[in-house]
Amino acid sequence: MNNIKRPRGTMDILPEKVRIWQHVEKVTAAVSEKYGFSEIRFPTFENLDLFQRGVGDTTDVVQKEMYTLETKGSGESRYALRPEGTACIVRSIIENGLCHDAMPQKLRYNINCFRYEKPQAGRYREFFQYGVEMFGADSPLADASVLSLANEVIGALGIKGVTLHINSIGCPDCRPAYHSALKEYFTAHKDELCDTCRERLEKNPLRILDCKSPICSAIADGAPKTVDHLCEDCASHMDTLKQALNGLGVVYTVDPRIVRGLDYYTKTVFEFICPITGAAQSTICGGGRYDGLVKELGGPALSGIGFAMGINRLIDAMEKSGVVIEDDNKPLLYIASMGAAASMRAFSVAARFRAAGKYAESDLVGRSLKAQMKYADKIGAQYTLILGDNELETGCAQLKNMATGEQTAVEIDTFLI
RNA sequence: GUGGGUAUAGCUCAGUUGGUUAGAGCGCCAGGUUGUGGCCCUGGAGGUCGUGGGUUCGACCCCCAUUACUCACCCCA
Repeated sequence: MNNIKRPRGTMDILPEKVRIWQHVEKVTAAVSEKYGFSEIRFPTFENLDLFQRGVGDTTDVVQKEMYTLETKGSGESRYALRPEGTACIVRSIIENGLCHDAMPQKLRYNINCFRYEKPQAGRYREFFQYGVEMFGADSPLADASVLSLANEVIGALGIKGVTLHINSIGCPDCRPAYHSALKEYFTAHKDELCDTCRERLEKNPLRILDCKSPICSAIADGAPKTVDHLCEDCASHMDTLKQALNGLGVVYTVDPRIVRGLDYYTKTVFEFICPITGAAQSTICGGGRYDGLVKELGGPALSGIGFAMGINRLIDAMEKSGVVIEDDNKPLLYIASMGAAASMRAFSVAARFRAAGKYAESDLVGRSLKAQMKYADKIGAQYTLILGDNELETGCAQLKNMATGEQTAVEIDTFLI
């Protein structure tokens, strides 16, 4: 009989690892709060249409990576496990009227997402994202503020060697012209491109820019750059953003290869890349502006900008940066005991300590005294108390400081540390 | 979806040209005399060698299939 195993691409997070996860949750929350981003929570699954319209019908995420569910009953509508958070939040602010509140509206989230992909380093079928979204702020300073937040989070987590790559992919006004310029350029090199890129030429020439094939990427080096084809509005947006980042001291490089694979992006797009993870998935944070999305999903014409970070990738990068999170939940006191009566007394001393808000343990498995001492040492107890027949008679016992070995006499039923 | 690698104890791994009782370290448990941790020593538990076939007198080892894990492509966090 085979044991049941966890589904492919999912993970168990064991107690030892949970420490670092909680740390990341704490840090991301604290830094976000400084920038005024409030937490929002929303369903794990949504109507399939939301992602088709929001993320984009032609993207891989929607086309082949979504977990869809048949609804019970009518079977008319279908659900999908969320593959990302942005579309969900946009749906939520429209549905709950948050887009009529004072702007900007600033929200953050910490969610699990699902994508049906072949798992590999830094990529899972159920994965976790921390992200923020800011709505109703058209100014490039909003972009700068979001980037600054991301930068600060990464720094606060102790991740080293990260570089910020930014680009502008323009808006519906200037993109068509750029697309045709790109297409023209790549068509001239059509025979040299790899198979997938030849397909992309028709479908989405933008994506050729971030092809990993050495040949394609060499060709892409000479391709027209988005930044040279921006309309007045997009160009000045980019300029102001750069100024603001310079002013903040946030280091970045303008990288024409950053294009992003989700349909909703406009103008600013960016990635924080951490090469020390060594994995092919070295993008630990990705995001950008999406000025058309709220309207696309039935809301008012409201601009938006945000990013998401893959928590797994963050943690991987932290570990590779040498960050260690200690287990700080060590017992203050371990009460060792010999015999049934002493064991019961130890149990009540532990209860008394907990009632006083302190972490105490007593023997629950019937170990020998020596084994109890070993166990106390193993779990990191600061103090131990030993209870036997003598102590029960006198009501006094020796309290031992495990670090120094010093012992002091205490009254069993009244002492506190 | 495509391709490469791996699969032996809870963990990290050995296992000699296929030869009979499958090993180590760590961890766990118990001891090292009568009531005390960290170091050291001794002992113990724990594996149908991923699964199913095949070759062979004989398979952890060779062959085929299958599954899982892993890495890369695609795409993304």
